Amino acid sequence: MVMNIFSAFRDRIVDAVESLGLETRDGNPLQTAKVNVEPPRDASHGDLATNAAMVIAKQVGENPRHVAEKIVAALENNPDIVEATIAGPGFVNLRISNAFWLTQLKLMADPHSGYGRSTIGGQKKVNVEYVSANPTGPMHVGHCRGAVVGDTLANLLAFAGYDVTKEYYINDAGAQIDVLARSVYLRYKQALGHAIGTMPEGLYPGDYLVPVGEALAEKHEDALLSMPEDEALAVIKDAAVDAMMALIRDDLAALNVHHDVFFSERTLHEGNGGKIQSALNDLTMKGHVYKGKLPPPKGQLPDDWEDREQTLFRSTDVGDDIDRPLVKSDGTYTYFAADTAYFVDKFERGFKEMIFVLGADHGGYVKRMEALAKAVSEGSVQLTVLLCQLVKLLRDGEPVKMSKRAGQFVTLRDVVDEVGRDPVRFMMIYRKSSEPLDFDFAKVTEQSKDNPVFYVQYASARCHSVFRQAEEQLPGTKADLDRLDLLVDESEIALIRKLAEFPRVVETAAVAQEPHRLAFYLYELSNSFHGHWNKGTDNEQLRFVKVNNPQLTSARLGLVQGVLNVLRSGLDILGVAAPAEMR
RNA sequence: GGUCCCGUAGCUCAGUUGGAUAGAGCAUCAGAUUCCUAAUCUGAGGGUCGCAGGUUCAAUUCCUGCCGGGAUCACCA
Repeated sequence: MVMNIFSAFRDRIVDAVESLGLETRDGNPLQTAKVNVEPPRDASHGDLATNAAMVIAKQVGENPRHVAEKIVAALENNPDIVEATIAGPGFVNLRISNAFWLTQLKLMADPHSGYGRSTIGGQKKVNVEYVSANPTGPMHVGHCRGAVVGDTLANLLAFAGYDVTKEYYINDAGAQIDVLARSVYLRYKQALGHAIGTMPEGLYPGDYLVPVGEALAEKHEDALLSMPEDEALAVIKDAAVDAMMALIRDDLAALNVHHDVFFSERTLHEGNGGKIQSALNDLTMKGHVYKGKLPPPKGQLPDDWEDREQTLFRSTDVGDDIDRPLVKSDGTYTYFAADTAYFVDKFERGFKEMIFVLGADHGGYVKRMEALAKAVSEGSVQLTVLLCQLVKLLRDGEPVKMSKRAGQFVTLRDVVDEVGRDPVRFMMIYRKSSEPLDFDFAKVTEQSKDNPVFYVQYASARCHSVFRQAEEQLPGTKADLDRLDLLVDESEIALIRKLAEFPRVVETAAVAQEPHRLAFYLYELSNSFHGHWNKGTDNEQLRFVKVNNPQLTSARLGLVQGVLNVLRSGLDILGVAAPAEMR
C-alpha cells in the first residue's frame, strides 16, 4: 500500500501518459523519470499538480499545453479525479474527490495502520554515527546539536524503511586518555588524603573526576600507589573511561538519545594493533599505500615540521587534497589509521550506507573519509558526512559567555535541566543543520504561540482536550471511522490534505537526509489544526463537539484522531513528547 | 593562500532535489474581540533571492567567476 498519495498519483499520471501512445522525435522510449506530482504552491490551483506535459512535450516535439490536453482527456475516467485543468506553461492541476480524501483519513486515524511509514529505504543497512564525544568528561552543549540531528535522522530513516544502526565511536585510545588517567590518578591520591594542590597545567581540572578518584580509593585503598606508575595508570585508565562513558550515557539519556552500538577504538589497537594492521594490509593490497614524503603545508611552516619519509595513504587518488600519514614518527599508528580499521569493520558488518554527523569544525575530515570509503569499498559504500553548524547560546538576546580554560563551559545537562528535553530537541532540529543556530534560553521555554515547540505540543494537547470535552458532554462517544462521510466542510478537507503530505515529507526528508523538514511540517500541520479550531469560535457549526449531533461528533473525532496520530508519529521521530495536556 | 558551509522581507528563517504571482514567524500598520473550546482572531504593507555571466521551454535552486560572513588547514585526538 502506497501511503504517499503524491507518488501514487504520479504512477497514475505516468500510466495515462504511456496510454497515449506518443512517439518521440528520436524514436527512443519516452522518458518519464522527471515527471512529478506535488502539492501546488497555491491551493486555488487544486489539490495536486503535475509537470508531466512539460517533461513530455519536448521529447515528442509538441506544444506543452497541447500534450496537457491529451493527458487531461486520458484522466477523464479516473473516479478519484474530479477535475483536471491546464494552467501556466502546461501544468495539469488535479482536484481530488472528497471520497478519496476520506478513505485517506480512515488510514490516518487508524492507530494500527502505521500511517506515514515508508518502504522507500528497502531495508538497506545504514550506519549513523553521531556524538562520539571523547570520554574525558561530561558532554558539553556543543555536542547537543549533533546528538539531536543524528538521533532524529536515524529515527527518520528507520521510519522510512531503512535498517538503521545508531553508533557511537569511543575515542578511548590516545594521548587525551592518558591525560585523563593522570588526572584521575591525582584525584585518587587526593581521595586517600594526599595534598595535590591545584591541578597541573594540561590535566583535566573538572570536579567530575573527584568521585572517580574516590571510587578507586574505596576499591583499591592505597594498593595502586605501591605499583609501578604505568601499571597503576593502566588500571586507572579502564576505570576512568568506564566512569566517563557512564556519565556520557546518562547525559545522552537525558536528551532521549540512545545508541545501539558503542564501538571502542581501543579494540582496534588490541593484540599489537592487529585490526589496524590487517586494515592497512587491505589498503596496501588495493594499491593505496606507499612510502614517501609529504610536501610541507602551505602558508606558515609549523615550528616542529620535520621532513621525513613515512607510510602514506594515497588518498589523492580517490579525491582527497593531500595524502594522509598512517604511521607516526614514533612508530605508532595515527588516528586516521585506526579510522581505516574502523571503516573496514563497519564495511564487514555489511553497511551499504554510512552517515557521520559532525560539527562544522570537522569539515576538514570530510574528504579523507570519503576517500577512505572509496578506496576500501571500491565505491560500493555511500558515505555522507553531515556537518552541523555551531550553536550560539543566548540568554535574553545576550551571548552566554564560555571559557574553556576557566572550566566555565555549559554542559549539555545544564541546558536540558534548565529548559527541558523537548524544547532542546525540537529547537535543535528546527533549523537546517548547515545553518548556524541561535538558542535562546528565554525563548524556548516561553509558553506562547510564538514558540514553535509549544505551538506543536499544544496542538497535541488540544486534540486530547477535544476527546475530554466529548467524553464530558457526550459520554461514551468515540471516533467513528465508518461515518467519515459526514465530514463535508472545506476546512475539514483542507486539514486532511495537510495530513496527506506527511508520508511525502517523511520520504523526501529521509532521502535528502534533512530531518529539519519534518519539524517544519509539524509546525505547518499544527498551524492548520489551530486555524481550523479557531474557525469554530466564529462559526459554531465547525466545532468538533456537537452535543445535539453525536454522529457528526464521532466523525469529527475521527479527524482529530488523524491529526493526533500524525503529530504523535512525527514527534516520536523527533524524540519529543506529544503531551495529553499542558498546564 | 587551499578546502568546506552560508548570503532570500526591517529581524530570524523555510522554499517540496529545475516549475506557475518566491513563503512563514516576529516586528510594523489597520480592523475585530462584553458571546465563545485552552495561552486572542482576521487582514495589509514590506523583495534587484549578495553581484555578474552560463546551461534551457523554465534558475532562489545546477555550473563558472567575483564580493561579503563563518569554520578549518603536517605528525595531535
